[in-house]
Amino acid sequence: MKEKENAKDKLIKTASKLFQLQGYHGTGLNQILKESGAPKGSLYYHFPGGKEQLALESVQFTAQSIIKQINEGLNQSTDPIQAIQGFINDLAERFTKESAEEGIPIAAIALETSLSSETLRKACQTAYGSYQDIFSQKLIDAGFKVEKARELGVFLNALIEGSFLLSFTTGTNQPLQIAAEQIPTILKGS
Amino acid sequence: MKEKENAKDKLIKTASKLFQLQGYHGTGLNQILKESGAPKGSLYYHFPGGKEQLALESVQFTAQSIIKQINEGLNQSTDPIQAIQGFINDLAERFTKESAEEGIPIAAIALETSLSSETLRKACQTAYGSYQDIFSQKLIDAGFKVEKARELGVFLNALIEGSFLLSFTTGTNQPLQIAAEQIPTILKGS
DNA sequence: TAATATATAGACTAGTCGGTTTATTAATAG
DNA sequence: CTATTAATAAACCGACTAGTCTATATATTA
Repeated sequence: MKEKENAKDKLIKTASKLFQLQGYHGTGLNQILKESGAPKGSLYYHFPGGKEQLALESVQFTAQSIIKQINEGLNQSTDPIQAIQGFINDLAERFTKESAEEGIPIAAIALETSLSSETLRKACQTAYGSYQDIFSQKLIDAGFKVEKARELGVFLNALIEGSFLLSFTTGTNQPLQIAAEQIPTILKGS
Repeated sequence: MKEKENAKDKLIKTASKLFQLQGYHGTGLNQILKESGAPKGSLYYHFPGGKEQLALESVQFTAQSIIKQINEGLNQSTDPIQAIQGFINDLAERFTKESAEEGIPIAAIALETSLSSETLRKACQTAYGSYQDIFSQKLIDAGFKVEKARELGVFLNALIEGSFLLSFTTGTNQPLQIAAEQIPTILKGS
């Protein structure tokens, strides 16, 4: 039952990885083509919209993967404090400068293209919204007020993205660890 | 007393703005040249290291400006909670999608170049460290334990960067507002 | 087998990239 | 007034960019 990877999927996977590591403009189509093994003709057959369409589908692909990871992480505990803290600690553990085969999921694309491509901006916005909803729902289920839970969803999303950015820039997972540490304070105080 | 702007300063200012808005790879030298009015010969006279050197000095220039802003913001109140909350609220107020003549100070460069240019990575790391130190010092002055203050400095830096990223992506200042709102909870609980 | 989508293959183009080079102008010193 | 340095000006370069094009396989279906 060998998973016969088709060219389209390979392109999306390769592009997702490279966009995360090098950003949108820092990643050329030639590099994506070379690493995925697909020829240029295939790219424009599957993605007639060119680089932007490829980036759009890459963002959506990445978002789905992250959504799954958050869901799995938060299901580790019914207590939202423990669940969220554990999730961020998992991120911290998985993070090491050396094994940095992944960048920050979609932040680079969001930063680079928000002003130049409304399509990509919206895709990133949607992705972030999805992350926030998962956190919010976990808090609502635990008895938090809906409005408060929504705010905390945004807050947690921001905190994680920022901690990731700092970890990425400094090459240590300390910022993520510190973020995890503060979770009980934040959620208990609310 | 007209400030006669020399070509070097104009280049740094223009480059800083464009790198923030479009990222490192998304900003070409030609655009920087055109918007600053300087010719190409001048660029390589003042920055023999080329684009990377220009980006390095732009990051340092931007960092100095941000450091000043944080210092001024935090001096608005002796109470660290009020001071920091006020600072973030100021950021939120200043932020509007329309008047988005500025991007996120150095985040785009940090994300795009951390893996490809150790020079730029370190410059961003240094900048972030400076921000954190200001927050930490404010907390230490107010009686926080040194170790705790340091952690909170990193935490606040991460929170602000992440909130900025979300505000930038969504086009509203709501994420920054939410961050400001949570400051008392975070600092009182520590 | 013939006809028809589906997908691959890669040469090719026009334009832009960062960077180099040479020439010229402006400012300053002797 | 001349010699020297500081700075500007822009033509030019090879490499690379995203994207187009035509040709060729490879399935699928009749």
